[in-house]
Amino acid sequence: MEPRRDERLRQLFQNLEIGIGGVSSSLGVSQRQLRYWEQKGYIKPIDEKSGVRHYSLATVYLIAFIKDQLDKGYTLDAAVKNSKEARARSRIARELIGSAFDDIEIIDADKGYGKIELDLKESENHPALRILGIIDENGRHFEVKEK
DNA sequence: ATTCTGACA
DNA sequence: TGTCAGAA
Repeated sequence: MEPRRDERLRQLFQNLEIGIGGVSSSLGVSQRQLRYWEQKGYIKPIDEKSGVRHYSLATVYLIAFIKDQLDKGYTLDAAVKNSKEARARSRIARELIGSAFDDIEIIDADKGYGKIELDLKESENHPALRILGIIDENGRHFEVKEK
């Protein structure tokens, strides 16, 4: 079966590898630092035994995150710890938000205004509710209505 | 030309 | 962490 576009992109990103030189110059992290972080077990190159370090896109993101944290004054240990918490948070947020949203209605594409409805089923504890998340001229807010 | 490891005026 | 050497 012919893969869909997003699936192809996913595979492309999955297979992208970037050398230590590119990562270093692009992100402003020295090769010395990258090797040290690896030694500490914080990052891992793709090909363990080839002798030359190639990083996955996911690892590059992690490196960029740690770099940001360091720039903000965190220690390396704290930066790594924060990265794990950030990953856990976004994983939960994505799963929750991704499944809960029924539809996104665009109010004003140029201004970024829109409306989103959460799909809440009725239960013993509460009636069926419509919860609307809205971004408009009043900022971000929610509206709750009974069905 | 790049990257690797190991060492430290 | 930087930097330099000597090898791959």
